[in-house]
Amino acid sequence: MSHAALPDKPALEGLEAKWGEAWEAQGTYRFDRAAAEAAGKSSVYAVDTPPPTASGSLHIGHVFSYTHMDLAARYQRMRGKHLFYPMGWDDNGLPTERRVQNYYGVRCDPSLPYDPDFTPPFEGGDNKSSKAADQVPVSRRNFIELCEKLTVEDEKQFEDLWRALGLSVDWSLTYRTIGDEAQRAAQRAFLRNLSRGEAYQSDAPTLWDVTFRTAVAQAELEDKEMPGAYHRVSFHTPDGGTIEIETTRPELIAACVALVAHPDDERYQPYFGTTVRTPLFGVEVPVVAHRLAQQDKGSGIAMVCTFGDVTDVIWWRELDLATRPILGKDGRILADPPPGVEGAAAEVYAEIAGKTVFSAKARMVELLTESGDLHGEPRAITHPVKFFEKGDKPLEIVTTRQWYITNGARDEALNARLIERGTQVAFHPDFMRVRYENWVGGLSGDWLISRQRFFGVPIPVWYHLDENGEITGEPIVPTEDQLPVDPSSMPAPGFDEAQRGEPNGFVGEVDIMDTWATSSLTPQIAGRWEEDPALFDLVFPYDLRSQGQDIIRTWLFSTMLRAELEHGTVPWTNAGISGFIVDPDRKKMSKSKGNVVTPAAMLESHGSDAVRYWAASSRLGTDAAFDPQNPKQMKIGRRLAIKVLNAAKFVYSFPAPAAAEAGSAAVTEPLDIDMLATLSEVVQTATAAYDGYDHARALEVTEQFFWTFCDDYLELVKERAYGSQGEAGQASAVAALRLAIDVMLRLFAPVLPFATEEVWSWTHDGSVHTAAWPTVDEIGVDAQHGGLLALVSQALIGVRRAKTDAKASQKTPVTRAVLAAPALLSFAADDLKAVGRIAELELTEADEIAVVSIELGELPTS
RNA sequence: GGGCUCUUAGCUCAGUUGGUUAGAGCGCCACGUUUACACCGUGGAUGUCGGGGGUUCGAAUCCCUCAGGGCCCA
Repeated sequence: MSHAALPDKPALEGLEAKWGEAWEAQGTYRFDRAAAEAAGKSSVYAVDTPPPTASGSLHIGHVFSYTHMDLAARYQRMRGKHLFYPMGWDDNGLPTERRVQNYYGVRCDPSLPYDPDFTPPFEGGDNKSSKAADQVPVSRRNFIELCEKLTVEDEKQFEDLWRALGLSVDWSLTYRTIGDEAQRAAQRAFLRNLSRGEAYQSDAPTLWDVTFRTAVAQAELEDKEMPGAYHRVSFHTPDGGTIEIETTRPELIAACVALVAHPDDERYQPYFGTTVRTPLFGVEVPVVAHRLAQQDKGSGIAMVCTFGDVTDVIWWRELDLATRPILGKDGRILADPPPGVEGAAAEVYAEIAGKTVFSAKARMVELLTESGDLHGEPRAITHPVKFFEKGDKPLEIVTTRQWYITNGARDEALNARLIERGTQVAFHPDFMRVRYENWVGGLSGDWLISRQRFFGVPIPVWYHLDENGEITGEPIVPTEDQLPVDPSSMPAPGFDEAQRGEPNGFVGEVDIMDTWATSSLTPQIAGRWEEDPALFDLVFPYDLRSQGQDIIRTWLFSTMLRAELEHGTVPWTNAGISGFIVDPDRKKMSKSKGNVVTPAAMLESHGSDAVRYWAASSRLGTDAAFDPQNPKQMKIGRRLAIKVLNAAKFVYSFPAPAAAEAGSAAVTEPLDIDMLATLSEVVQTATAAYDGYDHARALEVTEQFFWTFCDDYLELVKERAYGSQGEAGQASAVAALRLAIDVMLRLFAPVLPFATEEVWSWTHDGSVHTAAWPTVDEIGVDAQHGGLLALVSQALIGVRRAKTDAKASQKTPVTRAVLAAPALLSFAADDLKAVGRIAELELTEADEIAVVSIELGELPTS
């Protein structure tokens, strides 16, 4: 044989590096496009891979979910599919900017010129070391260059980790969401949305993060419980009376445009249609009725401001109220008072102008106290406040001009289509579809995609300027063959750069797209949509989207949306949703706990197969407990991988008579046949399980068989395999053992790619990972004596127990034993005698196995 | 407040369309160094299937209800 010799002492150590290199060198996981094209789309299995946030750190949850994806991929590859399995990095967006700011101690100031010789103040800063005030301002281009540099470094580390984990991706198919191809795809998709009327610009109240100074989309919101206080404040009726409202935001009284109460609320019904004057400012505002006003909250009547929260926006829109904004994008009260705040009121307003929300509130409380409009002490409460999920300060609502993409929130037909598409995707587990449907059903506005940031895909439009230098007319768009474009550094088509900002010239859009506006196109990006139509047709729609449950509302939904808008189809036919990792106290694992073990250390100390086993033993959608101090499942996985090495080595160590080369045709002994028949059932079960994306079930059934194989079958036949019962019996045992190992290696291959490949290499030239998934036909036996293996196992346990009870070694010979057993057992009597060292075995027929009597002999002294 | 999900051995989890005595691994206890494996082997003990009610010849499984945990959305 040309294969590697059997090692004396097989070990897991070093297998990751050895086989990682071999797979790369041999192109084991390369997408064979020519073959795929020849065989047609149905021969392709395409995986839409989550591009991890390059600026984040990979944690154990990533390993969990990416392993689940890899299990499906490896199974399909062995089923003969051509795997299209790319990997991307999500490197654009706010997380990268924040990391770059901290790492290099810089911040972006787009007003500065580019400095080609710029070197950052330092490298390697962590999150705490860099305060905004200490950061060196740099030009947009310098800033982006640093982003580029750092993400490339980060991505290298990510790739190393994924390779160590044994992900079978085709590393020649890597993409970056900031790369030119991704930018082209994102801009092209946007332009098509625009031309179809699915993308539009609108002046609207927008959730705004004052720290990052950018607009934020609905999907990025997070409610946090925050302390607040109800302030009881008087509004004045024309007849000199007052209405008391309770508000947590007295600083917004200047922005008040109405009071609102529930239509059924008898206390306030007389006031509907009248007006009141605001305290301090004396602005006349209407008293209106709306069903969203909560009668049991505060005094049952609320002030509507432009804008204090999202309910204000609804009231403002539905009740057609005035607009009186007082809050700027920097989170401070605007310098100039809003419409209606005039004269003496403007002087009051000057007291809070320019202040932060916090200071303005304090000042307002003082002023209200002086005027007698504030009653009693503020009443402390805690209430949910909307935050940007990455932000540290509550979101404000400001009116800005932003870009949106329709998402079904205001379009019932589209909404219905999206729900319908959801039913065309097989979710694993199925109940995860509900999360998608809930999200689609609960959309409250179109998708805000513009961000006032720097490191991202530019929104590819320019604007005409009129003779006064004001923006006018329709946006200028590039042609698709000009993409990607950067309107902030490239002139608009048909213009010269010198005309930028000039009357009758142009300006470029400076906003970039939300990162999800690019990530929602991962199938199109990886499949080279419009750049390589033959490839795209071959892979799209994909077969599998694999991801965590936490990003159903963002990534999964937005990908469905883009595919529906652009292609009128689902982007993939299966969605595998992994659960998340909880610590031993069943709390969600978080970085802030400090005891997080990095995945690299985990792979290093337990071995990749062990870590994969841990992931594989959890079903999709099921949360997994993980205790870094005592990673039980990994230890078990490691033991299994070692056992696979040792068991295989043992099997291959038996001398093989020529007849054994005949494969299953040489298998003539009833016990051997029954073992293989049992294995056939395992193959059937495991195959069905993988077909249903139930890798945990496939692993469980394979593992259970493997241990029976090792503990019982292997022990039973080893004497015969050494040749103690003649050549035919030996050939039968050896052929059966080898066939079983061969099949089991392939069953285990997705979970334990390193150990199985190592063993496979001892007797094969190719990779186990491109070998054919085992089939019942290939095992090729008929179970004529069904249950024999199970029966002998049971008898063997009885004999072992007798020896254990006698505190004797299992080596102890048995001079005579009487077993009651079904007649079937006689077919394996010789093997049972051999393993039990039974000199004389008498069988009496019975329905149940029982050891009737046993006489132990003397252990030979050595 | 709404939706989803979970509750089975000390721990982590299986348990299919309801069907004999509810399983596995870990841990624990005892024994054993047998020519693959001490990162080992063999054997053993361990349950009010969250509580209550119902359907049924029969319920961990189906229905109702209560309690608790988790996630998502308000």
